[in-house]
Amino acid sequence: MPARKPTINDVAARAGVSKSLVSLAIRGSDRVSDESRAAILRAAEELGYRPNAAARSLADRRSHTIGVLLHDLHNPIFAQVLDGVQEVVREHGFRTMLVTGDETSDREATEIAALLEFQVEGIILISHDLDPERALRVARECPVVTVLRGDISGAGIASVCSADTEGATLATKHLLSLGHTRIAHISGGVSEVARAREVGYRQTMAEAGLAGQEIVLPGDFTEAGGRRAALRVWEEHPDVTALFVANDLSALGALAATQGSGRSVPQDVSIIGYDGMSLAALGSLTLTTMVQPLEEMGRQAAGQLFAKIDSPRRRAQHVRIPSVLHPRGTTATPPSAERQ
Amino acid sequence: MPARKPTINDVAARAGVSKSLVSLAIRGSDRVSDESRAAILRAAEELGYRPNAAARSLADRRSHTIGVLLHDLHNPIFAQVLDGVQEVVREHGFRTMLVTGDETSDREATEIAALLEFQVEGIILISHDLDPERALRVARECPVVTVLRGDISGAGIASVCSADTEGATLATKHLLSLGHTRIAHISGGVSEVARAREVGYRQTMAEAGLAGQEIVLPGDFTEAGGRRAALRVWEEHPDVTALFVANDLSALGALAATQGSGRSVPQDVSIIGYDGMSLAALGSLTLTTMVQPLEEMGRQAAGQLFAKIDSPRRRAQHVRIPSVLHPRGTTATPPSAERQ
DNA sequence: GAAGAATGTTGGAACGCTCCAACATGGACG
DNA sequence: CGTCCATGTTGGAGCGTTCCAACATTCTTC
Repeated sequence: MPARKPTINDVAARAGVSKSLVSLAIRGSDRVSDESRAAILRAAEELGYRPNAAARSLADRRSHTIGVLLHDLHNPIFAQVLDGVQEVVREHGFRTMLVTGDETSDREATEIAALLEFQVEGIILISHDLDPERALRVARECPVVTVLRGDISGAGIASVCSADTEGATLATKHLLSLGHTRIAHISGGVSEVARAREVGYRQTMAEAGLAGQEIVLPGDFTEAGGRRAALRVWEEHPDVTALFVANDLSALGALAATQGSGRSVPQDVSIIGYDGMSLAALGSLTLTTMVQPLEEMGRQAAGQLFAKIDSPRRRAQHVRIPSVLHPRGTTATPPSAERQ
Repeated sequence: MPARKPTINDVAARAGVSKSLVSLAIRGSDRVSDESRAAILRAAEELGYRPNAAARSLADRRSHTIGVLLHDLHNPIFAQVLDGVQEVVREHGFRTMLVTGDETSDREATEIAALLEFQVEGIILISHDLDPERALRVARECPVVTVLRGDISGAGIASVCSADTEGATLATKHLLSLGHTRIAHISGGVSEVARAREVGYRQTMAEAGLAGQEIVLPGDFTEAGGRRAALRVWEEHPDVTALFVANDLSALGALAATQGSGRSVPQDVSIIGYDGMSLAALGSLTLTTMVQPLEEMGRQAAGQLFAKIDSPRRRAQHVRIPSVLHPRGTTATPPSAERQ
């Protein structure tokens, strides 16, 4: 006897009923007599029967699966969003199929293709920067929601993100209200989110009468990028007293570089980040940051997606969630040397 | 016309060939004339055809998919292992299906069941503590390799992990060689890995003539756990000068708590962790730790898995990879107050 | 006690693909 | 000029499920 996996037919034979009844019993239908059900479940148990998801989704024409593309597993904030997503997906009796994108947008395309071939019923794209054209092409094949990607609803795709410009405004105002005026910004590159945060910084500086005194250094949302950019700040603008960094991961890098340059935080330099990453409270210094409700954003995204799945004609919505300032250990009034 | 997804038959009709030929062409067979191939690919393109993975794996009886269970997405070390796994899996032309376990071992069981129903051809379990019985049950249904789980090969399951006891020995010796004698260990709980590391600590202390002076506080591999345990150390054993913490995440928590208690690191207290987590270099203080080659471990695990898939009769192997001491900013000689 | 409803149960037809045996077609070869 | 081989191509069977119409059987109801 070959070690073939038992099928529904094997179970049916052993339980002495038809395969149809087995199918019903396995799925918990109440149209099955207690007697049959018991016999079927016992037979299934004894044979070690396990439904074949491929056959099921083929016959059913439903995969009951949501695809999730996670841009980068290394930034813990994506994991937090995922938690929220999974919670809602499970509530709906669906499962998630997780793939990770990467530096190379080529691989990202491959991974998305894999999701589509699996007939996922919807896709959630969790990524800071995502080619809108690609997103659009995907959206033609199945419902899509983007998270942390900024507003993409113009293209007919639902999206969930934080109110980045407003958040950046609050962050900058926090520094201003502490008395800082020489405030540099380490940006997150050219993604829409990064730009929105930069805009908030620039606008607020201008409104505070500091037009022309903005200092923006290019970063890339990575820890190493934050480190490099901070080094450049201290080289080129040693009189800066505060740093608004585009995200927490970079802010941690900037923090390290700043302390490495002999400055103490927050006595000499204040640093504020953005994201609300759970590890930002590491060390004795906990990072002051703009906290986004990441799990909630994940939940919202999944909610949007199911709404779209249930009524495909639905208009794409863009959900913006405010971020909240969490003043912690890395911001303080500027050193007394600081002059108005 | 319904928006039904095009199938291989639609492509065949449009290209004026049989579905069999389309199947061959799509899979890149060389038994198809250039002419037919061109017509088929054009038709597929025009229709937006996408192969149905469910149908394919049903007909093929192969899913070309490896399942990966990641215990906890929040500890970045798992992401590092995953990188290595994915690299090898892709090389083999397979794809990975990623699911995340959780606190609740119930959900973990559900997720594993989902993988099996998808007919994955092998499973990699990345988790510190994993019910061996469960692993065993899974292993009866498909090839399994565990990573970071300690040696489980006795049960006929391949496993890859670091030489934990030896690593812990090196870590403890590092502290001893700096001159510390009052060294406490914050453990990782009851998992095999945690125990192996604890054993290394205890043995080394004993060998150093410090039998009876071991101090072990229970932790749980989380940051919060490290924090709590460190607080207890300072309360109950204020004269301790060095902490060997069972993993980096906990070590970061312990570091925070230690600094919070008014002690400075490494002047008053040395701290060494274990794992080699990429974020351990945060802040100006970079954590001294035992670095495991996490990506390499992922690669090895995937390699083992494919070996097992290719020849199922293969004996389960246990691969142990040595960890390497990376002395960084959190360890130093004990304060001069320290007496022999 | 016959008609109708409720309750269980069944076989066959899909689902979209791959595999296989079989079939054309057209040279090459003796 | 028939045979053999290489090259393309094809329809049908089968993968393990779900769905559906149809069928038994038992229970109501007048």
